[in-house]
Amino acid sequence: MNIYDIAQRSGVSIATVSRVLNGGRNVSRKTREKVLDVIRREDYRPNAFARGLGLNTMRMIGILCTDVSDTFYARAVSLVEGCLRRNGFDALLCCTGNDLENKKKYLGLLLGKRVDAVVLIGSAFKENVDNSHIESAARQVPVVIVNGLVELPGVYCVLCDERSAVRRNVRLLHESGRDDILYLYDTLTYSGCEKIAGYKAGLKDCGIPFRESLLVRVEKSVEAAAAKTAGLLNAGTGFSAAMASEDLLAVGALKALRRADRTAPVIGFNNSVLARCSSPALTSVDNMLDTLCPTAVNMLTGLLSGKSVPQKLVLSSKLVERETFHANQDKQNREENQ
Amino acid sequence: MNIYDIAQRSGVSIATVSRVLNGGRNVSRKTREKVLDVIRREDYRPNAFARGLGLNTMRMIGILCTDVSDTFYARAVSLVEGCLRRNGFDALLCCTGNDLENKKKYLGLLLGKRVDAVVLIGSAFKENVDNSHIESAARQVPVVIVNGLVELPGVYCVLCDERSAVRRNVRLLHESGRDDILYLYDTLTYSGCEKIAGYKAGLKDCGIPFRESLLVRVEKSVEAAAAKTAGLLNAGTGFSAAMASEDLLAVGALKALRRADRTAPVIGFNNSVLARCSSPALTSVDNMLDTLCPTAVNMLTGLLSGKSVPQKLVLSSKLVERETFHANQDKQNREENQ
DNA sequence: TTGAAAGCGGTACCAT
DNA sequence: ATGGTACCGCTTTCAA
Repeated sequence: MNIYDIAQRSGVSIATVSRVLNGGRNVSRKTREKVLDVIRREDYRPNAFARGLGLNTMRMIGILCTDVSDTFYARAVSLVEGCLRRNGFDALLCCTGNDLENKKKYLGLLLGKRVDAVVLIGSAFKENVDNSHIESAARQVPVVIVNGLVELPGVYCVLCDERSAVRRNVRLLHESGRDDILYLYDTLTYSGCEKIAGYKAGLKDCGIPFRESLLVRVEKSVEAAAAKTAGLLNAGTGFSAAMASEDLLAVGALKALRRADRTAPVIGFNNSVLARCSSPALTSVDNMLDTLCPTAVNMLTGLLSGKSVPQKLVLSSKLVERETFHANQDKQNREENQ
Repeated sequence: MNIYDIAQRSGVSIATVSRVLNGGRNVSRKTREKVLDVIRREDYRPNAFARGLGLNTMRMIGILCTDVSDTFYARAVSLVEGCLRRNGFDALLCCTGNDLENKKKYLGLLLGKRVDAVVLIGSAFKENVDNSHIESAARQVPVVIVNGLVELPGVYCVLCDERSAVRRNVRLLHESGRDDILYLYDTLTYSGCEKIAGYKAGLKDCGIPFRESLLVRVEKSVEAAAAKTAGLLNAGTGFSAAMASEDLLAVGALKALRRADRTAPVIGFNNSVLARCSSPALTSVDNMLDTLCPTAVNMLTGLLSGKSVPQKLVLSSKLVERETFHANQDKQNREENQ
């Protein structure tokens, strides 16, 4: 069933059917009704490929993501997909893992499918890495990055100031009397590097000397984080507070502390469901995904409709206090003890 | 840049370029090289829409999912997407939420994009619900359901025997001396109903009378589950063990128990990251997503290549024992105490 | 308001 | 081995 069939059955030309289909103004009420009747009767749907060929778009946006099974990325994908759909776009999802070659390959596949734009989520852009694939993608379609930064023409970034977030956390911990702050991280994405920079900046702010042994890289798993933290505790590497680049690792640290029957403030990152599920509930940094994602999609639709939008948009984060650390309370406690 | 440009620049016809592009056998080595040179030089990529129009496929599969931000569905989507890609398909992701009208609308949108098939993940198929949209979708393309059951022509289901899983859990708890078993659930999806049936069957097996007050529906959140469980504890509604339709709720129950300074076996469902993050780590039912998803994709590719595949494939689950319940140990303890 | 016809960019069949 | 060409199904311009 194609547009010719519909035209024939309604006794009009395909041009008229097309007009009806696309809400064209110049169709008489009678003709429109007649055509719509046939369309409904035959349950006709225009062929999206033919449409795409003519219009050079199928209104699809590629979402490139390292791993949707990660709770943080999953939430980002969910939000982005929802916003896109509300704007009449479909989402072509593509998970790359952390391998750069895969990222390149899959970005190519996405472009090959002629997506209108690409949204990059949590892709591991280490500093000084080869971003040529992103550069060349941006020459073809708008590229929007959620929570990452690549400063290239045609690449638009919406991100949260995570460096400041960690920096502030260090200060808060310092003010509550904790200077030996463990920091756990996993990957050196742009975001990952920023957080570490914030950690170091925070220490400097507070006049705390940086200790290599407290900046610890671990595999991305609760168990690994717990094991590493337990190792530190056993080795007597003292720390009086812990932070992590993401909730998962913070939960691991928390487990190790509890097992060692010790307690210390712990601050996670991402304010994910894990923070709420953890016992005690994890204080965590909300990096504003709920705002970041709609903003990113707005940018994208703006770009596609030819509007000019800022290349970089930075939001500030928010510390969500739960059981593992209360800034004011801890501070207060300390002052009372003095 | 299109196939005509490439043909012209390489001094051949578009037919030959097409052959080169599609690995056709009948091209001389020399010609092929020449054409490939031009293609590389111009960084030419064939237009996917034109290709789609001619072949009537763009090798895209629609994934319909209630909510990717849910850890369980996220993992399913991740697995399915990966398998699809390995089979040369792209995934068009579409999250519907729980609203039936949305499901219908979005399934229509997906079909409108002319996907080759549809994978349904965790869609809430309550029993006796209107599945006409699935039925009509199945008339157009193969429909594969992961962890759900709709018995209609053209609809293929890959699922885990969750009823038996819960039934067995009840028996294990009974054998460890617990007969007052709380069961928390949220939605009445097919899966949700099966689990409840398993709960009741398990009770019957063990000769435990069913108590309405122990079968509790809660909103899907840790806090809600914790609050409800705490309420039961306060009200003196005794229970000596808890189970839940998913880890999130089990974690909530666990929190309430801990806060009330009580302890009891708890068994979750889905064996998600939450189970490993929880303290104490949650014993949970693995419903075999790692097997279910590849199996579903295999079915799908089989169907698309005209093979005949079973309409229904059921896997058995696996209880992953962690800290909140050890079947044998608890049983042993009890026997020793006797 | 309506229709005819020219693309859009491929694939594949049929000659040569 | 290569080329010519019909065809896929729609949008859009131009004429009527």
